[in-house]
Amino acid sequence: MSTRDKIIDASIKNFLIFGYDNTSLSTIAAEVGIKKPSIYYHFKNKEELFIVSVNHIFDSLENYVSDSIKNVSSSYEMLENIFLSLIDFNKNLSYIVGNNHSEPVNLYNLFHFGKNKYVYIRERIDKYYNYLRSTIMDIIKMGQKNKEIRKDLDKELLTLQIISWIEGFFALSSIYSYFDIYDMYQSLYDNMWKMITTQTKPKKGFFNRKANPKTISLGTKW
Amino acid sequence: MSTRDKIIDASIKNFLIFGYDNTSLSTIAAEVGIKKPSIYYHFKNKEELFIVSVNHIFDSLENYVSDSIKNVSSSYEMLENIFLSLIDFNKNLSYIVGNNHSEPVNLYNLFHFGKNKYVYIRERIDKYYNYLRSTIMDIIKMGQKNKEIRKDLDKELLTLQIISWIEGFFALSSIYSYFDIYDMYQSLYDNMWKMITTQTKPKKGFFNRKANPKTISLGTKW
DNA sequence: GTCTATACGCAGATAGAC
DNA sequence: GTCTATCTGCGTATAGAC
Repeated sequence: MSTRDKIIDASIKNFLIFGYDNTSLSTIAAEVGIKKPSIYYHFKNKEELFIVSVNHIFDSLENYVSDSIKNVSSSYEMLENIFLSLIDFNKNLSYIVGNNHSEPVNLYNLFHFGKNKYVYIRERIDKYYNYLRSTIMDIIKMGQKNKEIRKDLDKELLTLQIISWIEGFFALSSIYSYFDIYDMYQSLYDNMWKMITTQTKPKKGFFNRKANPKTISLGTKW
Repeated sequence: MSTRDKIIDASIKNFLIFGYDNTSLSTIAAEVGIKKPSIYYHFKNKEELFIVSVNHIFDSLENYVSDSIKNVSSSYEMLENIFLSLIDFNKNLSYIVGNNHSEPVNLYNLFHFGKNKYVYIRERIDKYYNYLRSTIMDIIKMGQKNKEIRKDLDKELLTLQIISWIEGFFALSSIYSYFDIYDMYQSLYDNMWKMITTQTKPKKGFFNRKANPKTISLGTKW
């Protein structure tokens, strides 16, 4: 692993734990095992380091989602797998930052900060949600065609709603002590499916879960 | 308006715009029209100022919600009014921070930061969500009794889901450029109601909206 | 209650040796 | 590529006069 990559890894970890402002280059350098000025050989400044870090997170996030729906075909399973892939991703981040999966990591805050500070990150965020939106919309279209999903719900709106819901689960889970998405995701998904499906009982598919979150790296570029 | 109150107002504004770390006491003092050391006469330190500010926001938030359901009776209207009261609240904050309602303010980030830093704020957040949860649960119970709301959805779970959804709408709206909760709230609510109701067409109630967000103060304690 | 003056620390960043 | 030494700026906070 190159020094550059080590710096990026340590940066991601620190940005996630402390946020941009409370992350200091001295700490990152110490974790990598170098001195602060050496960082400046690899990166122009803190801002560049931040942008590179956030970009890596997004690349990895998109990989998680697209991998999750490769080997399933029903809309029920695809939506569930997307949901699960996001949970896995967050669990992995929790593991990386060392909070033992106890609660989702503060991804949203980092994105929001980045969005307001750098146009490039705003665009990267939009690209990610555009991807998620078109992916989920295709699943819904398919589900409506197969009569798995209710046709009286507008597909554009339903897509945005599903994305919002999932974001909301993570958000609430990270601020409200009595709500734990890791405990409840199965009932949350079942309940959601009940609302959007035409079937009285969904046909429960059997599919492979990713085995052990701890062993999964953050993405191809890592 | 006392100097102390002016300081609190300016603090809330700055914390919302810049976050805790990037808010400087010099700026707050300048906006109030005093010098930095004078702040220390009214507050022990920056932390105390932060806690007081966040607490004011929560008191105000709870007032908005509880006021919104005072004069309506159906579960359809009550849920809609809660949703609308949160939108109004966020619009008012947007107005205060001066972004012209263009997007929701960064409330969630501030809460998350505060929660991790101070036990007191964690408890205050939990108290708020406990209040919201019990309020919405009562509405759902009533709706299920009146046959307005589906009985095959678990009321505990549905309550947490509705809260998550609303949080998610605000979250997504503040990071994804193509999603605007202020534009879409009516369709979002209609679609949500379609999913949780037993009726094919909801009886649309007529109720008073708060007239002009710009004229509403942030709460009784302000 | 509010001020001027100031202490102190730590951040990001650069110069230049090796 | 990495280091030591150092610059510069801004933050919170305090002392003490008025």
